[in-house]
Amino acid sequence: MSADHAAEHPPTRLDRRKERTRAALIAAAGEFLAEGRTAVSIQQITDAAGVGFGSFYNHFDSKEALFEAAVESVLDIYVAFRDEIVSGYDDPAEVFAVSFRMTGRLQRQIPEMVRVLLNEGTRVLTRGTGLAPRALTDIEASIKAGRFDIESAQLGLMAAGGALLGLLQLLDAEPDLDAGEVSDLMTARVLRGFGMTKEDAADLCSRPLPEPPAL
Amino acid sequence: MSADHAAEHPPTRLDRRKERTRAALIAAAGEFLAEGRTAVSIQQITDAAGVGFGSFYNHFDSKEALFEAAVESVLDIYVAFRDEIVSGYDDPAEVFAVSFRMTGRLQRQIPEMVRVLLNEGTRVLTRGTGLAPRALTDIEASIKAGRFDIESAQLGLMAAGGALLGLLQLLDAEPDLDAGEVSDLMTARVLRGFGMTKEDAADLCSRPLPEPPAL
DNA sequence: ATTATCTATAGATCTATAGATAATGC
DNA sequence: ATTATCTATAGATCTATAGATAATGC
Repeated sequence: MSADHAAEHPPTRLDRRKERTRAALIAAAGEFLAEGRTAVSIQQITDAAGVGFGSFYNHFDSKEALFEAAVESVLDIYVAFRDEIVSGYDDPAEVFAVSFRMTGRLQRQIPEMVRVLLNEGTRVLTRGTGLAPRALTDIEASIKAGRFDIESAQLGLMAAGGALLGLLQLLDAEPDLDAGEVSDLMTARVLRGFGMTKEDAADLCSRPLPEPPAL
Repeated sequence: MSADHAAEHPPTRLDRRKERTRAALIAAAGEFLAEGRTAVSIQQITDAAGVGFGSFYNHFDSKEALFEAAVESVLDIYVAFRDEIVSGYDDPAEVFAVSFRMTGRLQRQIPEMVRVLLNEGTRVLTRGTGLAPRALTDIEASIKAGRFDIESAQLGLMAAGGALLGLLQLLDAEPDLDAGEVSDLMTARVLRGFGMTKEDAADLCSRPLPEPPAL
């Protein structure tokens, strides 16, 4: 995502101004998306973003294109978060477990962003970008390493991804729950579904976690 | 849902005409909802429903109210489907398994309706109506009966419900998959997550199923 | 001089209602 | 006679663009 256009100029001040406007639009769209309010007008979006109405068309062709960009943006941030936290783990099952446990905790860190994911629903699980391809790789590697005992990695992805979305939905709906505790329980349950013993799963879910990266 | 208003008149012909119009609007809204096209105009909806534009306001105050009614309608139909198929099973774990296995197969029967559920996403899991309360009851009963070994029924609901949505998403995205086979595998995986042995789960998921009720 | 932003607005679209028409009730 | 439907339309809102303004580049 860091690769720029053909000519690799260093970003000029003008570029950065343009990028600021674009980011403001995406952030505003994300807020509406988190509330499920896709029926807002472009005017309302530009007002919320604090940019002139006409600026919208410098960046996007339609409201739908903006919302799509907002979803992509959240997925990009999520992927960066994940890649950061799992660096340094070798066991693919542990990578999987750490991702899962940390994502639940992420809900308490940036609930608005997670709400965008929830709004996108199970569609995130069949997208070619974002969390799905990574999780699939982890699951496939875990099967190969003999850590998971399941028939189909793809089905495993849907099971784990669906359960993850369910966890995020629960944490969003119940602000008083202990996010760490609930996330670890859910992770253990998924790992058991993948063929681990109760003890192995519980052990893997009680190991220390990395610091959450700043966002 | 069969209880009518205060005065329990038998439905007159006028009542039925009104009901037909309402049903046509809800069906049209459902079709748009299945495609995720909530930005359509009321005019487009009434055109699709084959009713006059003004009729809309005889039944709904706003587009949002109609879409909400369309979701409720799908949930009502789903609940009727579920209640029908699980009647006659005693073991709560088997009730759970049969619901799960049949819901996956339902995707091939009425994909449009299932798409409405998918569009509603994980929100269906925290609703007070529809599948969530039933599934929660099944899970609680299964824990009490010693069939499931999990710490929290609520979390179990999110795991199972999320995995179910994931399954439906997969079946929707991959029309060539064998829905029965995949549904049974997913069900077994969830049951293992709930503490059943691989063998018990596989056994419970290979038992004969009831005929799908006509819809 | 160039580029992106902002303001203003024309035209399109959309909503909500009023009044006419058609169906049913009695 | 009553009730729900349909058609037509006024007013509101929304989109897309044109032109003016402000910021940056060279």
